[in-house]
Amino acid sequence: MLTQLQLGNQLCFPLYASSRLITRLYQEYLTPLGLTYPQYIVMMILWEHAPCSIKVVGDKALLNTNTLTPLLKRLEQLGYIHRQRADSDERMVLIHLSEAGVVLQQQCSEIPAQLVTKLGVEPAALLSLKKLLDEIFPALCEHIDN
Amino acid sequence: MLTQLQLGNQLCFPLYASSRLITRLYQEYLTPLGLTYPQYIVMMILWEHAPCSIKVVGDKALLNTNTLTPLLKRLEQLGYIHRQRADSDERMVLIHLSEAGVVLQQQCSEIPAQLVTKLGVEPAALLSLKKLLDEIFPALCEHIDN
DNA sequence: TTTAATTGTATCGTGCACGATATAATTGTG
DNA sequence: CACAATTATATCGTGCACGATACAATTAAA
Repeated sequence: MLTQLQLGNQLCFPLYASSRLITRLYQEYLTPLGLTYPQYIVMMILWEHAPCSIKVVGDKALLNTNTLTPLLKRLEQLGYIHRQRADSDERMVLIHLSEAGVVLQQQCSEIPAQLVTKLGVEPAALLSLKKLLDEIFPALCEHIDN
Repeated sequence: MLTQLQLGNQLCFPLYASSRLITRLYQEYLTPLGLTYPQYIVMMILWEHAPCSIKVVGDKALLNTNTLTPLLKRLEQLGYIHRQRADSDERMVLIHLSEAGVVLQQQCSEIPAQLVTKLGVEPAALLSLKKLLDEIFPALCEHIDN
């Protein structure tokens, strides 16, 4: 038996599985708003930076246009954003928040806290987890060449 | 501005993004073997537990049959496994490793170590990350009702 | 100032994830 | 023994992810 290939000895698996499980937990709060988890991530970026180009959204979310273009079209259909070619540079599509998109931020404001409560893990553990991930994150980002 | 909805203050985003970036890093080593990352996860389970039912694989990988059935069919087409209805209980499909599947384990044996090197993060940091995730994992699992 | 390189977005194809549903085999109960 | 409940797997539909490719708008260079 190759111990280095046992699932229990891998970092990668708990990371992959935790990410999926957290996404599922979020879904419970997001589905009533018509949102998926990646859409929620994108909305968080837009609440902070809209109006901004798809490129900027992609840089923040680490997602390419082959994911973002259809995702943003769905957000537009939901009425949370609208898309508009920039006058200054017609290559760019600027994403604007609609009024519903602004209201949505209020509707989402309690989700993170509710999730922590529901999860029932000490906030301290979650904070150390975030600190560790933030520490490792830059190294991970160095290996992407978008 | 709702600070609780700023991406930088979220735990969920670095978790989601790290998981995807790690997957991408693995892909570099897996593509030459014809594997995707989820297929690699499943192969790790099979190296440890084959022959076993799809149910068992699903329990270990936290994946349902709607993901596993097609994934396992692809692994079979690749020649790494074969599927066989159990005689004792014809509801079950037993997954067996093929010879190529056994050889594959040797071919994958150095990947985890290579990845850590390539990543260039102190192994200690990765170890604490794994410890923390393992700590939080049970709480996450309580919220799934497969 | 043509032309080449770059940039921002879109499209295509494949493979997950996952909710919902279906179905056949087995088990449990009256 | 019937027959309802459970179990294991499969299928369908939608929405990510992401490699590969295409293309039009802009910029740089000869």
